[in-house]
Amino acid sequence: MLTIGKLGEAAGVKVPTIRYYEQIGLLPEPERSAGNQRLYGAKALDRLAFIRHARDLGFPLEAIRDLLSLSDRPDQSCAAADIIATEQLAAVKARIARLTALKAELERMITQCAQGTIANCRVIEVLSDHALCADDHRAQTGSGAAT
Amino acid sequence: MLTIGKLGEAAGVKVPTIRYYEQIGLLPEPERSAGNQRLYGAKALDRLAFIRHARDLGFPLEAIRDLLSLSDRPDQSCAAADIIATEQLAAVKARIARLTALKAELERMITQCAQGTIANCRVIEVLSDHALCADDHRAQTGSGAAT
DNA sequence: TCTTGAAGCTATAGTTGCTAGAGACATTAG
DNA sequence: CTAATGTCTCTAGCAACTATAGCTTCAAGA
Repeated sequence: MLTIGKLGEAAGVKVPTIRYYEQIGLLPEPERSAGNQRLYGAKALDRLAFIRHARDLGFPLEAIRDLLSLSDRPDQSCAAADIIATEQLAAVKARIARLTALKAELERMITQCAQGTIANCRVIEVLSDHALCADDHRAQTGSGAAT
Repeated sequence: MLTIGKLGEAAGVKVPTIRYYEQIGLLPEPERSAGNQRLYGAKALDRLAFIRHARDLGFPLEAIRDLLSLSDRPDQSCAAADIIATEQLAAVKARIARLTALKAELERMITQCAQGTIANCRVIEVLSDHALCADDHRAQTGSGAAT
């Protein structure tokens, strides 16, 4: 049995975060010791590691909640999990594309910036010019979406 | 002169967001019409476009604030802007690596998930297994850091 | 056995970057 | 002139935590 601190250490999650996950129902309420302290088993560690990794990879908590609910009922079809994964894949691809473009811009900025003053440096210029950006944001003006 | 709505439309930013940026000091207080409505010129549009793009690219508002303060004093050395850009470049590279790993996992999940039930699907498994992940989070267990 | 310091408990409030609503005034198209 | 839209301020809410306060429990050493 692990205390909350040990669990957090093992999964790479901070203690208050674990309590937060419990509070919002992502983790079940664990056993308690005689002195009212939380005690976790191996299952809890798996579940927390799952959450941690999914978070790292950009899944919002709601998607994680869905995935966990699927894993809690493993007799169901995989289709639902597949849909979630597919949606996330699209988001991930888009993010990679964006970031790759940014990387190029930043590298260019840094190279051009190497000497001289801001007056002849393009850092700001590059970032205020619509023409130089991936500009996929033109399309999605209305929605926050993405996350 | 643009009203706040037109400005938002031109820059791809929602109206309340513009007011929020003004509130936190990223945008200067604009002129007002006789009826107290905000009126913006071309400069404001540039500045807002800059913020929008930098946000799109993952710069936190504080970094943007720094960059803007630099652009407000263009006679200075470019070194400071360079440092900010270099820091961001490192962060961007790390994110790309993470996301690329995720992409591989998701693709694998989806392929394996194509038929069958969750019982023989690895969606959950893949994400709870430490061995299969990029595991850079093992190292940074203690600190939020990383910006 | 006692004690001391770390770790745990609950509860509340703060963070970032917005977004949404209420209720009132301004502007503009017909 | 009127009606519809846009804008104004202000407050509250969202996700996903993080930090603080003030207390209790636990493990280990003297």
